[in-house]
Amino acid sequence: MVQMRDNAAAAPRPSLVDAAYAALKRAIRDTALAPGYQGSEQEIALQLGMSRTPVHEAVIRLQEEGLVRVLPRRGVLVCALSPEDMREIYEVIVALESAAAALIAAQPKKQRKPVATALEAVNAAMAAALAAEDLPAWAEADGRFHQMLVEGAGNARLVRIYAGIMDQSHRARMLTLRLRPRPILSVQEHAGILAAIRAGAEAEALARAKAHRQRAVAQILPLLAQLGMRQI
Amino acid sequence: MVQMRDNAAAAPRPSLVDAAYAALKRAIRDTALAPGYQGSEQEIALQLGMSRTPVHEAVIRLQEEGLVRVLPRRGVLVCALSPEDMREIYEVIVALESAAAALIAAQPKKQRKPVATALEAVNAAMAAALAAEDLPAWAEADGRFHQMLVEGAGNARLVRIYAGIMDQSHRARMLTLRLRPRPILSVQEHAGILAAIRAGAEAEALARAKAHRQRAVAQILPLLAQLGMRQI
DNA sequence: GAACGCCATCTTGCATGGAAGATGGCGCGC
DNA sequence: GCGCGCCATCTTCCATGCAAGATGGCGTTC
Repeated sequence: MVQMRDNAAAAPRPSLVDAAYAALKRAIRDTALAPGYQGSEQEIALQLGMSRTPVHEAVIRLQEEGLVRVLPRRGVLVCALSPEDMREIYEVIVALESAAAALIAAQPKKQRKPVATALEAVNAAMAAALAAEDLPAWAEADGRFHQMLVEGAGNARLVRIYAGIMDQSHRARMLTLRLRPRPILSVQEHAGILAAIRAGAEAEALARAKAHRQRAVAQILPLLAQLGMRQI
Repeated sequence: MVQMRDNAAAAPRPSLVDAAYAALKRAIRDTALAPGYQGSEQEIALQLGMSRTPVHEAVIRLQEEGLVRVLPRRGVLVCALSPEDMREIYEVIVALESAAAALIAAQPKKQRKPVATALEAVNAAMAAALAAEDLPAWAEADGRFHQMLVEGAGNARLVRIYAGIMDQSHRARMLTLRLRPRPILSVQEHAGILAAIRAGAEAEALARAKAHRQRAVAQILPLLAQLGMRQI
């Protein structure tokens, strides 16, 4: 018996549940379903061309992730985020990213070196985008940097949790993207994190990653409050 | 309109899905459904006295939390944990707890003081249990200490994520409880964390909480490996 | 005119039936 | 005796039907 080693969802046979899940998640992220939107599963099912069952199950998964709430016998509600929610979310992001940076720095040199190299390439792309005043490209590269940082820790659960919390905050990040002052410091701070990682300085990598995110958060939270929007 | 302020699940009308979810979770935690167990939803439904639908939806939630996997057209599998999984889980626990300790220490004194006081009471209970050689009571108090530490950060999402990861590792913790050397250092280390919290020393609280858990992990992981069990 | 209460309608919760697919045993061929 | 292939069985996936409950409008009453 060759055992085939699980082969990680070898046959991702298209399941309607997965399709509904992906479609709904995308719609929520892109605010095609705006926060505060409330609709019935029947309605969604009709729009997706399937029956209520797969929609219902997809909604359960989304509820588990905190993106929607299902109000018994009243419909599905797309969760809005209050400034308080954003504080919570960013605290978790800070915790996860700084932990990831520390984990990478604690790895043996042979493991952490390629990670640092890859991250430096992304950071260079950020600098280039900044020089070209290409804000979307900068944001994409910045997101990729942080994503790769977490992935570099080699902890699938950490990555999964991080993905969940980033999903929740996606809308707010998109909203504040164009409002923030030009993110000049990011590239330098990223470089600082990378230097600590290269040096294997675990505590310093943690502190730098933490400070980096906290500074960004300190810029964004007032912006959100200033926007006068209590719900995102 | 009085608005009623959501009243947090005012009518927790008993749902069969919730019942199935709770029963399954409990069964998995207590290893009534041993890791590696594989059964059909029909079978579980019969045992719980309900139809397949609520079981199916409960299983989806459990899968989302990583406790089970549903193999398409083959049944529900209770996830076993490899030593590698345990490493991942403990890395996440370390990250969350140390972040929580830092968050508490960063709170204004009026907020963090009662938290520290409550934690000290629990720590005293641990010391008493240790003196009485009451290992179960010690474990209960220790678990409560860490739980309260995370709750003290005042971040519902952090608490939720923590609960999820603790659920995953519950079985392994129970398994190693009686195998560890007498946990003499715990009380001292807890006191150190609390001192840092009282002093508002954010970085120190983080470092101490991290070191505390890492030391415990360093004891447990070899034990699990030593037990010769590759799957828990 | 205002407020109460009833009822039609719409919602999810749950059960059940049919369909597609994977598994494992059994029989056949060599 | 050994190995291959077929088929019965079992499993989840999805659609649909029914029931309980919540909502909001409308009519009635004061």
